[in-house]
Order: sequence, then C-alpha cells, then structure tokens
Amino acid sequence: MDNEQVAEILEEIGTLLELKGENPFKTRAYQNAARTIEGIHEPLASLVAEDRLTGIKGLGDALRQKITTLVETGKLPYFEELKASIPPGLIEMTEIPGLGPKKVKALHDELGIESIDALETACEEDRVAGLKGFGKKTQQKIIDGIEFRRKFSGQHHLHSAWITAEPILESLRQHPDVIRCSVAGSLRRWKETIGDLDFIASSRAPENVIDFFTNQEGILNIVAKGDTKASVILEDGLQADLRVVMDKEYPFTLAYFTGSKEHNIVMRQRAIDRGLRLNEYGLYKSKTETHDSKLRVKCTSEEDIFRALDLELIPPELRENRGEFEAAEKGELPNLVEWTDLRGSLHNHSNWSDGKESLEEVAAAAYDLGCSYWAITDHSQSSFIANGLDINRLTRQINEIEHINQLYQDAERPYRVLSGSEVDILTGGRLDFPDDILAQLDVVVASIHQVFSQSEAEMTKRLIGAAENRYVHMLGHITGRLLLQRDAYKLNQHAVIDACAETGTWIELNANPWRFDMDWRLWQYAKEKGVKCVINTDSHRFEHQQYLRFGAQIARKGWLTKRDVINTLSLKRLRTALLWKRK
DNA sequence: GCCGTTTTCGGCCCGACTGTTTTCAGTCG
Repeated sequence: MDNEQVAEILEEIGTLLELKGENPFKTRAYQNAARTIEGIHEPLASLVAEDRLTGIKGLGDALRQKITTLVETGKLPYFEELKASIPPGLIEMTEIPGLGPKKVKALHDELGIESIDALETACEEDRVAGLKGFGKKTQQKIIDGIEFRRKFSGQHHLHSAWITAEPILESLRQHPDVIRCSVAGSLRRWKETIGDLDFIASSRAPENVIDFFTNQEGILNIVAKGDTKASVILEDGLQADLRVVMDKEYPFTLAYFTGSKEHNIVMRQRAIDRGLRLNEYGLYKSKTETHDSKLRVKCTSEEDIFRALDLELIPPELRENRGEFEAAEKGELPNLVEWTDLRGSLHNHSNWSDGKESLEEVAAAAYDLGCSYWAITDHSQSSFIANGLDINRLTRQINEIEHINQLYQDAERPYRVLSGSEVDILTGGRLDFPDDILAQLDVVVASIHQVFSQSEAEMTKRLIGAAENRYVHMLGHITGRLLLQRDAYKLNQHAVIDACAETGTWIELNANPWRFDMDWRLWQYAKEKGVKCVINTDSHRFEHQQYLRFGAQIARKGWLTKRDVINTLSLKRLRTALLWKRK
C-alpha cells in the first residue's frame, strides 16, 4: 500500500470519527496525519522497514502502529470495523453544502436517514424541518444542495476557473471603491482543480463592493451576504466568495485566504513561537488581544508578513506545507520557471492524426506565438482511433516537415519544426515503431494509450521498458489520468522516475488542463533524482497552445526552475540535448 | 490521538455567517 492510499484511509477514518461524534481533536489528529503522509516523498514502505516513522511530528504511537499495519498488510482491522459501523451514505451526505458531521449524525439518529436519496425524500415530505436545530430554510437548502450536486460535480478544471475569475477580478479592480483586490484560495495557488473562487478586496466602503459583487451578471443565486463577505453561485456552477477588508488588513487577509490550510497552520505557529499572533486581520505583538491596533505589526504586503516571521516571500504556488518553510528560512526557495521562459512544445498534433490543423497552420501559429521550435508528434499506427501514422505516412510527414522548415530559413529569428512521434507503448514495454524508424525522428515521446487495466507491476514495467529505449526522449502523460473524469492507471511512479533518472529520459508535464500529468507533487522527487521536465501542450488545435501558461504554473507548483525544464533551452541547445541519449 | 522551555494533563486556530435559537450551535474556510 503506497503513501497516497494510506493518506486516503487516514482521512476517511477522520471523517468516520466525526460522524460518530468523536472528540474533534482526535478527528483532526487523523486528518493531520493524512496531510503529513501526503507530504512525505519517500515510500512509506521504506520508512516502516527501517523504523523511521518515529520522530515524524504528528505521528504518535497509535498512528505509527496503524500506518505500519496498513503498509505491511494492506489492511487495518480498526478501519474495517469503523467503516462497518457507519452507513456509507453518511459520508456522501457531508458533501452537501451546509451539512456537516453533526447535522448528518442528527439526521441519521433521529430519522434513520442513510443516503442522499432518503434525505431528499425526507425533505420533500417535510420531515427534516421539525428536527431540533433544523428548520424550513435548512430543509430548502438541503434540497437545493442535492439538486446542485446533481447538476455540477463540485470541482472545476483550473483553466475554466481562471476564465470565469478573470473578468470578475477585472471588474472589481475597476470599481471606484476598491483599493486593492486579488484572487486567493486554490486558484491563486494554481491547484489542478478548483472548488470555488475566492476574491479579496480592500475598501473604505465595503458595503458598496459587496453590493456590486452580489449584483453582477451571471449569478444563479446568493448564498450569503454580510457586511464583509458574500458568497454567490455563478451560472457555470462555480461558487465565488468575496471578502472585503480595510486596506491595512489586506495583506493578512490575502495571505490567510490564499492558504493552504496546512501552510497557514505553520504560519500561525511561527507567529506564536515569536510571541506574536497571526490571523486574517493582522499580526499582533500579543498572545491574546487580537484586535488592538496599537499592537499591530506594520505590514503593507505579504512580503512584510513573511519577513516578520523570518521567512523569504513564499510564492503562492508553493504554499502547501511541502518543504517551503525550511527553504524560505534558509533563503533557498527555488527561482521558479516563468511561462515566458518556454521556447516551444515537444508534444503536439496535426491533422495527420487527430489534430485539427495542417502542418503548415500549426507551424505558423507556433511561430506567431513567438516560439523557437515546435515538434509535431502525431500518434503512431496502433492508435488507429486517433488515425495514427504507419511507417509510410510517417516517412512522408518527415519529408513534408523538412519542406516547411525551408520556408522559415530566412525568418527573422531561428525557428524550426521538429519531426517526431507520440509512439504508443504496447503491452510489455515494446514500442509501436522499430528503432530504425525512431532514429530518423527529432523527437520521440512514448505514451500509453491502450490497455489501462494491467496490474501496477505490469504498467510500471511497460513505462520502464519505454524509458530504456535509447531513442525515447521522454515519457508522455505517465499516469493517463483525466482530472475529474478518469483516475490514473495503477503505477509505481517512483520506480518510473528512478528508471528515467537511470536512462537519461525526460518526463513530460502535460499542460492539458484535463491531465497536468505527471502530478506536481512528484516533481520535487524527480528533480532530486536529476530527471528533467518537458512542459508540453499536447495541442490538438490552436487554442491549446495557450496551455503552455498553465503547464508552466503547474511546473512552478512542482518547485521547478528554468534549468529543470528542457523546453526553456534555445533551439541550438535543444538540438544538442536531443542527442544526449543517442550518443 | 498528539504534544510538551507552562511536559504526563489539558490544551489543540479561529472569525464570519446562517439559521434557529432567545443566547448559541453548526458549518465553512
């Protein structure tokens, strides 16, 4: 059982304990342990084997015992029993807005409700409103919540959240009563999926800003509206929250609501350790008084807050409590890659396979975007659904690309279309083209597109097999996940990264917002092993070229610098790099 | 369930908002 699975189980134990009405701090201990484990880069199995769980903060005797059992046996009797004692539908019920563990427990204890369907029926029959602590409004909110859940999945892809957020941010920025404003939350941290949009603004007339926000176009309904915060549901199903504060409070509010929660806990603790107190309104020279302005430490920016806690400014992308404090303390935060550092993409399609535009059109669009190179890596013959190229068509395409390159010979800046293939990794790790064909290509991306159902060992072996081929420059979208749609196939990603380190194979960061694959959480490990990243759009049409920006943001989230990313190289250096493995 | 330069018990982040309450519990972030 790997780290992620263990973390998931601990998280679920936390939720189950909440539903049982257990001590909330015990509940939190499990949830904290889940976070801690998510943040450990090394496989738990080795930590357990070498008895190195001891000393990890937040894991006491009881949790160490349980984690050991999970890692060694893949099961945990305590968890099984707990799960058996609570109807599975209750956890799902807590996902309805406004329903927490206490209310779900009451619904179960008083009315015997064990599922969302039963809850809906009970609301329709007006049985919920009479319960202690419930009422007509709560009942209606539950009905609306269930309806909403059916209509929208609750999470949204990063790029669509930005598309919704940017015009709102712009209109806030132009409002005469707004002094400063920003997005916050997971959007500002560039998480791969977004639950809701958070906006922070400073103003001397907060009521005007709140009114403006709740009266904007495209609102489905207003969830909450107070003096300093409002919450609305937008027509595309996203919830948007706005908080308005005084300008001197703004940096604190922005930092607080940017999160993450785990990051904030450490920030707060650092304040306490220095005899200070940090909350969303300020940093105070007192352990108890929270609102006395005379005791306020003056900070006009987030940078000031970090400095007051003896830290470098931590970029929002890194605020996940995954090592940023240790680095910021020593002044060793990485100089993160910028999307403008990127010179091109090495995994893209044309209408020769399943892309929309012709080679000429793709080449011209990438040139106009300012790129120095753009690889055409259409699908290989086994991907016949995607109109994959056989050897004959591939050979013709190579010639055609050479022809196109002649058109750019006298261009104002160096530019080259690179020939390539996204070659299928067949079962067993064999590739869809023989080596002598691959050798003729500038760029070879190897990806899995079929037979996802093999065991973890087989899938891992498949990818390692591809990495061992000297003509394969990089592995494409290694987990095959489609965010909010399809889970990753079973895979030992650490083993694949190790093999890439060994063979000098690069790993793609697929910038398509449905993929963002490999996951940002693994790049620190890859970087330590010396594995380079390639940020690819995997574009199938012009619009996808803009994904480079999102890909770079995810790379930043993975702590990557310009040096860690191959496609920041100039055309000349890239062409040398493409020969490294073939020497 | 975890933790300890207030150390083996008594804390554990906390403020805004809603709805149900007539003084506060539950939820959320």
